[in-house]
Amino acid sequence: MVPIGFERHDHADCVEAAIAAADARCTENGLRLTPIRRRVLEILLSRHCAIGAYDILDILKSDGVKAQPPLVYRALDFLTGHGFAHRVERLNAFVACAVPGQRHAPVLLICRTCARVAETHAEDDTALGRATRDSGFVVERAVMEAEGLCPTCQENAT
Amino acid sequence: MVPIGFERHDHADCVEAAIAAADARCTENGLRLTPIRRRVLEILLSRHCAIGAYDILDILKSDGVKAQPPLVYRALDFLTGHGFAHRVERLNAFVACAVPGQRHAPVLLICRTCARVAETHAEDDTALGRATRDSGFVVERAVMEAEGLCPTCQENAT
DNA sequence: TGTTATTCGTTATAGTATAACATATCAACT
DNA sequence: AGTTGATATGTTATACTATAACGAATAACA
Repeated sequence: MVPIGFERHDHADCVEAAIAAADARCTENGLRLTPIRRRVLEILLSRHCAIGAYDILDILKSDGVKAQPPLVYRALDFLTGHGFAHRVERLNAFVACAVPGQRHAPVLLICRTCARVAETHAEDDTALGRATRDSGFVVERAVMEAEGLCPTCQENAT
Repeated sequence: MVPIGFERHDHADCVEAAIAAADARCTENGLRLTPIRRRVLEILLSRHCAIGAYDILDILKSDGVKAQPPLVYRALDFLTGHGFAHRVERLNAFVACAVPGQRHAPVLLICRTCARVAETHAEDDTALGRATRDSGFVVERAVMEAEGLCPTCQENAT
């Protein structure tokens, strides 16, 4: 499984496809991808990086929107709640989901140098699976986050 | 692998053993378990729950210490940095390590009802392992956190 | 005992998130 | 089209989490 986010790709396509997918999925499920939610998703998609809520707020303001923190947090709640984005717990920040449209426990690879975040996911992670089975703990939400160096930054460090 | 934290146990023993182990390991490695660091560790050990830095601060104050936030954060930096405690990213809070003395990627099981946190760990987690191998990402630090219901709270919910 | 490194005390401030309530918009039905 | 109930947004204020910066105290060791 190759994680999504570090490799070169046509990013305009990447954004466009994600927005279209989100649109389709919202229509399908009776969700409302309002202008603000859509714009916040666009901002998240614009980079494969975690972006803080207040950075998003600044971008909205520079768009000319008279925005306050709750506006951003509400949009982020919607996006994370419906799987269009993930919260990066390690950074208190957010990143667009790279594989929307399926419930999954995200596995985020966070590069500490370039700040890019790649995503893969675990259908049945063994560590969590074992712990759950043996303990009777019922997992409702799981995240895995690894901090380290992405391939590009390893090369540059050499 | 049964996670540590949910099952019944002699908690006084549990705390005492952990403190003794920390003491020994500090002596061994030339680390200084100063009174404040020791006290913060005791506070963390007192419950198998995540505790916020400011809650710890309040407890220190009620001890009669004239404490400010940096005092607590420094102690927590020491404890997490040397593996005596973990940061619970999901909660912006901290918990004593249940298996100190070995480098490990903690797997935390967080009960959303009783707030207890159990810990197990992953020597070689498959999801992270796969992602790492295939992508060339070098993991320096990894956390796994699952939120859900512990066995006790499941029973009570029934 | 002097020197250096580490830890602690203190003030101030930065960064992240939510409560609460008023207003507006949407969706669906009459 | 008008009413109604649900959902989303605007706005103010505030709570919670974390760190920068700098000086004083203490420990470790030559």
